[in-house]
Amino acid sequence: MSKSPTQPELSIAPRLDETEQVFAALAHVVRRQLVLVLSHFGDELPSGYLAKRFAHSWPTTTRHLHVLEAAGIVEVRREGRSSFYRLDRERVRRVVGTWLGLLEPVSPTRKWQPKGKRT
Amino acid sequence: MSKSPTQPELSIAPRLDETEQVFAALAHVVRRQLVLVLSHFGDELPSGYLAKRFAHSWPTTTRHLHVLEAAGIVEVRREGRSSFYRLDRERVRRVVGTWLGLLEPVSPTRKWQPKGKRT
DNA sequence: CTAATAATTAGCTAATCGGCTAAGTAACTG
DNA sequence: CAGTTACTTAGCCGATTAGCTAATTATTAG
Repeated sequence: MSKSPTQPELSIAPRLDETEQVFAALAHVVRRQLVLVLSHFGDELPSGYLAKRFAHSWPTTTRHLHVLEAAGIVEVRREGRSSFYRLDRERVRRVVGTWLGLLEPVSPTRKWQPKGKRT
Repeated sequence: MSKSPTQPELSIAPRLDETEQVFAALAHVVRRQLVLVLSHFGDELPSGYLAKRFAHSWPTTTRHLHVLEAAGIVEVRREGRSSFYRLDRERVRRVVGTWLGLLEPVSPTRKWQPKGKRT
């Protein structure tokens, strides 16, 4: 269990469906924006606060928040009349970061070669 | 601000529409898969080679490749009857990586506070 | 020239997405 | 209690997506 607390746990490979949900969720500008707002303007924000920051209707924001929640990107805590949304920064970093890491050309693997020809 | 030359040019901020297109393109499993195949199995791959690796029809692959191309993630070079697709690894890294970087809690910014109450 | 190969384009369709308004629920306020 | 506030749910609808088959284009092979 010797993982440093400061470093994100990138070594735990995300499951395929995690990757699917996270990337799908981040495909929409509004959702990416929500993530950034949550990231910068507080650990926990009520949905009304978030909704007011967009031109579209509140229910539309609710919908987007649901998508983010289903993807595990945010969590909700309900208290009184309010719903407080919190970003799971770690999850985003882990899933997206890991995928990005797969892009690195690890070793010179099998290259495609034209059939027959080539010197 | 000394940037190492080996490090991808993350300092050039992607335009908003670049981010939009790249994230939208990466939202689909097949497209992410195409990117990874291109990343691992060769610098340049003909579309038939790629198409054969999927269960769906070739035109479907063509469509996905178009989306990736429109997002600037891949480039095509046509030669004879073939179309060779090449991955722009740098672009993916730059756009996705930069966005991921925005998640870092830079400084303790304005937090939301409940009106009135709370100790 | 004719046939085969490599790939794209065209066009259809079902499903999902993302917006909206209206209605509903639950908690607080006077 | 009635009214207001905070937010979600329901349900409609137009646009986009992603798949398919069939047709087309262009290059190479015989």
